Amino acid sequence: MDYDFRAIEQRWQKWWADNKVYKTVEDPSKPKYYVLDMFPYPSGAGLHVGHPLGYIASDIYARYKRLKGFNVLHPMGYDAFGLPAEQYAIQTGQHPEKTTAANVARYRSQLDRIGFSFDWDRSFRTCDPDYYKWTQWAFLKMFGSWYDPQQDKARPIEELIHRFETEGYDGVTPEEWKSASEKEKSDILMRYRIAYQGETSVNWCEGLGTVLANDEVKDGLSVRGGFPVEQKKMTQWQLRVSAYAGRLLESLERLDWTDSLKEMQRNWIGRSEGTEMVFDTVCGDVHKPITIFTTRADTVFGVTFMVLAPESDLVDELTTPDRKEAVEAYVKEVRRKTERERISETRSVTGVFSGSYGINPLTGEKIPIWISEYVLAGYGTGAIMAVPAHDSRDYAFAKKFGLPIIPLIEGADVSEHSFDAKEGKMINSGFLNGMDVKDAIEAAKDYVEAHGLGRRKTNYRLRDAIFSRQRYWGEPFPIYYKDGIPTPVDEKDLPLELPEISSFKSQGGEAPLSRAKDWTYKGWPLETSTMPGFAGSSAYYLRYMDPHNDEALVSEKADAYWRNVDLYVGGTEHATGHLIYSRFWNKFLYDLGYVCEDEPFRKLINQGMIQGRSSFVYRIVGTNTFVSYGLKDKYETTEIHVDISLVRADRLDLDGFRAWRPEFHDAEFVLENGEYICGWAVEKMSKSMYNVVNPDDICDNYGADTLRLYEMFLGPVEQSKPWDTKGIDGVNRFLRKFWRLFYDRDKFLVDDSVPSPASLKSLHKLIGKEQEDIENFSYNTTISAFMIALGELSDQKCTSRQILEPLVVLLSPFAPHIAEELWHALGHEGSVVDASFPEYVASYTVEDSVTYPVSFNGKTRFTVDMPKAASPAEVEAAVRAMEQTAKYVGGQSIVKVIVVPGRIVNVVLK
RNA sequence: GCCCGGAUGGCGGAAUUGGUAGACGCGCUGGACUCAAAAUCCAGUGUCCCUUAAAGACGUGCGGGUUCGAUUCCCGCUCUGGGCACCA
Repeated sequence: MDYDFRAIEQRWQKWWADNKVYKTVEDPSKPKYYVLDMFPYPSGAGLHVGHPLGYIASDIYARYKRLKGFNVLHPMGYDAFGLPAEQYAIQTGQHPEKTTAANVARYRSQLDRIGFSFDWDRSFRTCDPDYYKWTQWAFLKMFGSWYDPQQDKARPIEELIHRFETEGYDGVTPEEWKSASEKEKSDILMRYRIAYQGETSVNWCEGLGTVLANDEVKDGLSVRGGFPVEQKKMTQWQLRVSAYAGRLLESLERLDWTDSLKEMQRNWIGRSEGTEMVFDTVCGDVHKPITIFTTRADTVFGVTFMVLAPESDLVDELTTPDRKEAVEAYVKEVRRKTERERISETRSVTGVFSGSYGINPLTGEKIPIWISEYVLAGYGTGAIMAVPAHDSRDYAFAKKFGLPIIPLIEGADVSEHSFDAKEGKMINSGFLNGMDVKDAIEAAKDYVEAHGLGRRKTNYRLRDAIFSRQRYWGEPFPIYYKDGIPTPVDEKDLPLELPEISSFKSQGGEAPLSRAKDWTYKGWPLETSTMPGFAGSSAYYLRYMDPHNDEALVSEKADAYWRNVDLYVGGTEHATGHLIYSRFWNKFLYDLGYVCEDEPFRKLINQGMIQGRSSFVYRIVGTNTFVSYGLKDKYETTEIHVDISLVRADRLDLDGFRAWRPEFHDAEFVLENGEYICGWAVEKMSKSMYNVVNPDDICDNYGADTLRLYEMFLGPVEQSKPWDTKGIDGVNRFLRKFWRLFYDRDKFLVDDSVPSPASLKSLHKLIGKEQEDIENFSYNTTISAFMIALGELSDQKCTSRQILEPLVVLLSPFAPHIAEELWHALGHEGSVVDASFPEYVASYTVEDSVTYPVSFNGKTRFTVDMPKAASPAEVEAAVRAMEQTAKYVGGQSIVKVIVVPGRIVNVVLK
């Protein structure tokens, strides 16, 4: 019997499913371990070979932990709401639910073939009403909460209302509160709610009738449809993520994530410590104090102008009548530009003088106030003091508009560039003169606070998340408008299910839900926008803990057992999206006591991308003749992607190519050595580049175990690498050899013989290595160790059950199908997943060596380790070499030296 | 522009973190088995010098440095992947 992977894989996949081998239940007698993959968006294209990389890595870890005695939670589901399904629906009229279901089914069958140990009983899709009920529930909780800065956590909004009623809060007195109308009260509370409605600047696309994300806009036009997009202030639902900025930053320290990912989040959160300073201003005869934010309070003496953001409310107040026309034209022009245009025109300097002046609080000097788009309304106070000598942006602006530049640091040459570095001695700066910049910053902050000119302030770049989308295929908001006041739907009425609509097309710029029949609640109109993609993925890991619970997102008991995700595996592209929102969402639920851990993902591994290897043919311009790679430089050619299924070892299948597409039907070829050689390049794996490799094909030709092994053998999980089928034979060969350790044709070779010391050594070397490597996610080296052990055991003709049985267990995380087959062949009834990881005995692996004493300065202080087989001459040479080294090192601290003849190999110092 | 990371044979990648560089696999070369092919097995495979071997020299992107000893640590570059991009 040969290694028949097709039969083996089919048999055990069915057996696992029938017996629910991977079903997980809470078991307080065992330690828990939660291994999670970032769940996929089920696109119409299906899985390619790159998708399972992370799933295989996490599956190996989950299986390993199980062998180690942990109760492992390892679920999988689908992130199923989103734009592609809806766009497809608009084009075809097919309901997104239908295409999503089809895509999910396809994904499921592809995943099943790879032999993952997912507990499918816990699976769900984010578009299932049973699930999005809890997304809506969380939103209601956020709507019903505010962020209490004193306790530094979210609290029920009732506590805030109580404060308004009794002692007053944040400038609102009890009297004002009591006399306020319902609408006014609602407006006041909106300023505090965690989920709130507020005006913000968005990419608005009139043609599509929706707000768009930055990546959906290109050159001022919508990517889909090509409609113009403008910056518009709109009232949108938002999540007060910014309230959590400090905590999101701090607890990053405690997470076992890669430094680069933490760094990305740190940059995204963007903490900066500075000072808010008040400048008096004069607009005509009117005085008005305005507040600016700066991190360089030490440079106040060099302020030569001030700048307001065009969107700032201060612009109207500080524009003098004679400048009104120019300012309005400028603001209008800026508003017309998209975010993208502003970014792409990053080097052009624009601005307009407001007509007003500010008063430098330290020098009393009068300085002009300008308006420019380089100041952002959303950060700080939307107004800055400009110090052109020491800020490159202010410098560029000053140069363009001829404003004065005063250097403040000794020796700084500001004739060509600003001097931005925070180093040097202060000059031209009054009481700061002579100080080092770093000291001057602190001194200036102290001075400003002491004289009541401002206060220290920490700002964050992290913005609140815009939470509304004018789309259909997302979670409906559980909000209705009672007399125009946003009011939460009763919790008992959740889920608020997505209504049927007749057409998914946008009409007249209205949100699709506005056309739904009876989209009302208690007779009042319901919110018509839906939630964005990240809503459903923000708490899904909690739901897996208790997926069928009707009473709660997760029961207290299940949450207390599973706590949080121990190992999370996914792509780095979610660094500043999902991974921020999820942490925010979790912290919010933690504040209200719904979950027991304040961080959702303890350890995070970012798997690399598997890129495609594209192949090219070269068509001679103006002909239908194709020239082989080596000869293409002799002609003028066009490079054309060719489907990689038509290419083997860079050689083109000519007949296949002619049959591939009609226009190549009568193609002619210029060959080299009788063959057509294709060119190649490493690119992203995608349909349009004809370089997609489907895991199903690999499973058909080599089997799932080979696929799993190969993807891991390719290199470190974190690293991106091109898919190259060339090496796959190597791991396939390994599995076939592994099989032959157990079977010689039909004869089962395993017996109860006593294992040789050499076999024990081979086995335990492998156990030690595998243990260590898996903990470090170094799977490729584990597989190497396996190949070495296999070679040794075959040479030893090992047939002992005492060796081969543990060997099967060791292989099972990597190649579960063949392991399960052999496990049963060894006479076991249950699954190999219930086996135990073999105990590592280090003494079996010690090398046979002899230790020779060596004297130095008359004392025996050192030893030399030599292989038993070493000849006296070799030992002699080693001892002499060691004495030499001892002299170099001074003899004092050497403990041991390992030497090969004439050469020092290992000096152990103490 | 700013912030991270990487660079090792023909290829993917190892190297106990300062101690025999190139494990393991692929590919290639030669051999065995075979009528033949596939499969399998055995041997060789960093570069240079050399008929060969021994021996030697060189060798981890480039240039310096520290050390008895550097792929590993320090300084200065080059190339490359990724992230951020007017955040005052």
